[in-house]
Amino acid sequence: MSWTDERVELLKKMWNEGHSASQIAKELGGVTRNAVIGKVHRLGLSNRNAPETEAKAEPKPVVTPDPKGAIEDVPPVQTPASPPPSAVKPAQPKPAVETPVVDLAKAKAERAAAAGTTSAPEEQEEDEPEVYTPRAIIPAGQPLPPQPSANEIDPEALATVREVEKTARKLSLLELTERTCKWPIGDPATEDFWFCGLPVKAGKPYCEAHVSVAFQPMSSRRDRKR
DNA sequence: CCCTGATTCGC
DNA sequence: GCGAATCAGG
Repeated sequence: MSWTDERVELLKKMWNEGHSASQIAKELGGVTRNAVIGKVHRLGLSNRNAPETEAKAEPKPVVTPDPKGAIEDVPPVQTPASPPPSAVKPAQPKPAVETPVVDLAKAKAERAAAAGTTSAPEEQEEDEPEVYTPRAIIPAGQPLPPQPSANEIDPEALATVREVEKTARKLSLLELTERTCKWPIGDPATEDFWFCGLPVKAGKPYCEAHVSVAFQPMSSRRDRKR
């Protein structure tokens, strides 16, 4: 493949829209992210038309010339201290989901009942031999994350999910990628919170198990008993 | 490990 | 001009 005008244009567009080099390469096809990056540089738009997120190198400290004395060091130097006006999104407070409380006991029972169908729980946490683990106690405060309500999903799927969650990678928000399951587990208000992180089902934001509880056909959702 | 962009350098 | 290999970083 070569850099036709069309391709270059798409490259420019995507790059300026903030897509990563690999994403662009994927979109274009026939090229690697290296090729994209190389082209980006040759086109001289490595700066990605982003006004500025954080000035790192101070262009000119504008230090007083100091007429006579030797200017050995330009010590303190105040930092730019530029308040990023653009960044920061107000963190949408979710519409206070209620009823998220999952009946763990019930789930457990169901899991037991469904035993045999699911994989054998042979996993064993390798870390934390037997250390004193001061698990943060959930302060029964704000609404829990949108955990599936036990009585709203297929018991079988639920059981599977509970099982799968045992092997979750427990990733932090920053560790999520396009290929990691983004299903939240635990309470965001505590340390006891992480994301599933298992490999996603192609094209979906969640792993197989979580996709099954996240996406339900309307038919099965309708008239579910409370 | 996954990923990011930056740079180098032979082609 | 091109992009694989490499580097530096998260």
